[in-house]
Formats: sequence, structure tokens, C-alpha cells
Amino acid sequence: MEEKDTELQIKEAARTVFMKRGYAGARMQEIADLAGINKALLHYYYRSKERLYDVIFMEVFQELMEGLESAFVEEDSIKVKMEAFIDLYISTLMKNPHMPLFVVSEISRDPDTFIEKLKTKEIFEGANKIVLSFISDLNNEYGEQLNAIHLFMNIISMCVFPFISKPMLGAITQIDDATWKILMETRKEEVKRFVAKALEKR
Amino acid sequence: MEEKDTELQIKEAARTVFMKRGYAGARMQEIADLAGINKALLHYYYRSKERLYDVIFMEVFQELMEGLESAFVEEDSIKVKMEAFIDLYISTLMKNPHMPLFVVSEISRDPDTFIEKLKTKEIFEGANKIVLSFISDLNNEYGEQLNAIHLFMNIISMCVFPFISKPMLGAITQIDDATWKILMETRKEEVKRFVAKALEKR
DNA sequence: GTCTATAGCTGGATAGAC
DNA sequence: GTCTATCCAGCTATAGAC
Repeated sequence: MEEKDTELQIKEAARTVFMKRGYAGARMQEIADLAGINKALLHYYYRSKERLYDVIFMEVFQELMEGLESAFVEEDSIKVKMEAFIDLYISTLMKNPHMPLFVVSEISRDPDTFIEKLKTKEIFEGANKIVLSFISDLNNEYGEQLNAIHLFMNIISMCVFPFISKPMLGAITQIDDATWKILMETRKEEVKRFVAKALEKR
Repeated sequence: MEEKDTELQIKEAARTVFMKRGYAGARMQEIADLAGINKALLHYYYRSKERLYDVIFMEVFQELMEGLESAFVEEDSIKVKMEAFIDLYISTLMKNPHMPLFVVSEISRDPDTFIEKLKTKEIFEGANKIVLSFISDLNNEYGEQLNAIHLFMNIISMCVFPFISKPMLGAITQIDDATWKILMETRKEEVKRFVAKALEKR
């Protein structure tokens, strides 16, 4: 009757360790310790490190995509839609600040394997479709002012990059967590205003 | 008489391997193979993997900072300065596309050690000073419109993030290298226009 | 300086008792 | 299901010949 419980604890521990250390840096021993069990049991539930990692990675990737997807609300105006996206996605990332760097760096570690894994899943289909329609909307609305791909990149960049560069930023400047939180909170408004101004028509 | 030559080959090989695999994923054997020598010689030149890594990491970090520094040209107008920065930094990154992800992910792997290492170097002092004065300039010029920290973040994000997310983007969409190059080339103008518009006064 | 050979350890994986 | 004990491959690092 401990089945579900143990499996969950393993997943939580594995997630923590893999996110912190990456695949190569992670140790099964550390995962076991954190989960309060021993190594053998890890292999009982997930035959190998590779398999355990796959489960965790795909879960995290899925969450990142769902975060993206859920940030696209249905709105009549593309402008409102865009502003809602900035708000929601930054909020999502504040709750899961380590996800983007983990996903991006682990994909770049081995892009081909990632592509293989993607094929077997339908995970990002939904998100992908929404992103494309968003870009198409942007293009219809602002295509004469700006290339929509770049506009999309600009928005994503401004939302995501701060979370990716935080460790480095934190190391260089002595910015504490409370300050960081405020900074990200105010960031929502700043980015919205910045984008709105850049897209104003005259 | 082969000293310098061998040492250089080792460094180049180590750089390639560490950048691709990270510290934990890198193998001394792979570095040796790539350098056309054997493992023992690696240890002859650099006593341990850790030491070799330190040398490489600090070199790359230094280059990233120098790239940042050299992109700040002296100009009378802050607007021209900013546009020159966008141009130059994207150009730098096009020549070294893997640097940002490597630096950022390796720092986050172990921020404390990084901070320790930084203390012994004066590397980023120069870049740091220039960045601060840039932010101060931005603040004087646009402080009423926008928080300068966020403005700085916006610019850096839009320049750097595309290179960090490229592996993921490339995996999801089938964008080839030639297209990518064109995209980044046009990006310079797009980002400049985007920022300029966002900062227009009325 | 450069090589071959090997020591010594770490860490993923399995056997087998309970 | 969960544990202890152990195997064994892979890796860093060193010894020692040339």
C-alpha cells in the first residue's frame, strides 16, 4: 500500500536532483537519500537512471508547455491577449523559476534524442498550435511594423531570460530573494508597457 | 618546443568538450582524443579535470564579459550607444553562439564556487563598471518612462535569449543553420527599431 | 614531453534475503 | 516492496619507461 507514496517521493526527489545537477551530474544515491529510501529501490521502480530521467524530463517539459498554453487566453483583442500572456507567463515562471534553464540546457545536451522522444508524445502539439496562431495574429495586426517572429521572440525573451540569468546575476550583484521577487513582480507591468509602446500605431 | 602547441591544442579540445557536455558530462578521454594526445598528458599539463575546467571556464567567461564591454562604444548620444550595443553584441554572439548557455548553466550548477573564483579575478570589474554607468545613463534619459534596470534587462534578454533557446527551437521547428543566420542578422534591425519605438518621447 | 599500463575509486545496476 | 551486500564498468589520476 506504500506503492503510490514511494513512487511519488522518488519522483519528487528525482525532480529536485535532476533539476539542480542535470542528467550527468545527478547521482542515484542523492536521489535515494532525498527520497528516504535506498538505491536498489530506485531501480525496482524505474529500471535505470535513464528511464527515471526520461519520466522527469518529460513531465517538466510538459508543464512548461502547459504553462505557455494556459497563458494564451481567449480575448477579442490581440493587445489584451498579449498583455495577459506576459502577466500569466511571468507568474508561472515565478512559481517554477528553474524550469526554463533545466529544459533548455538538457535539450542542448542532446537535441537528437530529444527530437526522438518528442515524436512519441503529443505533448506540445497543443501549445505549438496556439503559438502558431498567436504569431499569425501578431502578423495580421503588426506585420507592417515588425516581423512577427521577432516580435514573438522579443516577448518570450523578456519574460523568460531573467529567470535563466538569475544565478549569474545573483552571483555578480548581491541581490537577495525578496528583492528578486519584487523585481519580477514589477517586471510584468514594465514589460507590458514596453511592448505596448513599441507597438503603438500612429 | 612542442609545449605551447600542445597546450593550445588541449585548451581548444577542452573548450569544445566542456562547452558541449558541461563539467559533469565531459570526459578526459574525449578531450585527449580530440587534442590528438592521451589522457596522461592532460594531467601533465593540468593536474586535474577540475583545474583544466577552471581555466577554460574563466576564459570563456572573460570573453563573454569582454564582448559585453567592447559592445559599449563611446558615443555622445545614449540612443546611438544603445543601438551600437545591440548591433555589436548580437554579432559577438553569432560568432560564439554556445557561450551564453554554457556560462549560465555552469554558474547555476554551483553559484558559490563561482563567486569564490570571481573574487580572485578582476575580470569583470571593467565590464561591471561600464554596465553600471550604462544603466545610470539610461536612467537619466528614460527614467521617467521606465525603470532602467528593466530596460537593461529587456535589451540583454532580446539579444541573448534567442541563442540560448536555439537548440530547443531548432528541435521543435526544423529551422536550418542558414535560416537561423539570416534570422539573427535581420534581428539586429528589428530589436533596434523595437527598442527605439518603445523609448520614443512625445 | 609523451607514452603505456594500471591503480583506485565512484556510481549504476543486480542478486538474494526478508 | 524494501533492504544489504556486491558486482563491474567507466572514469580520474598516477607510476614509470622512453
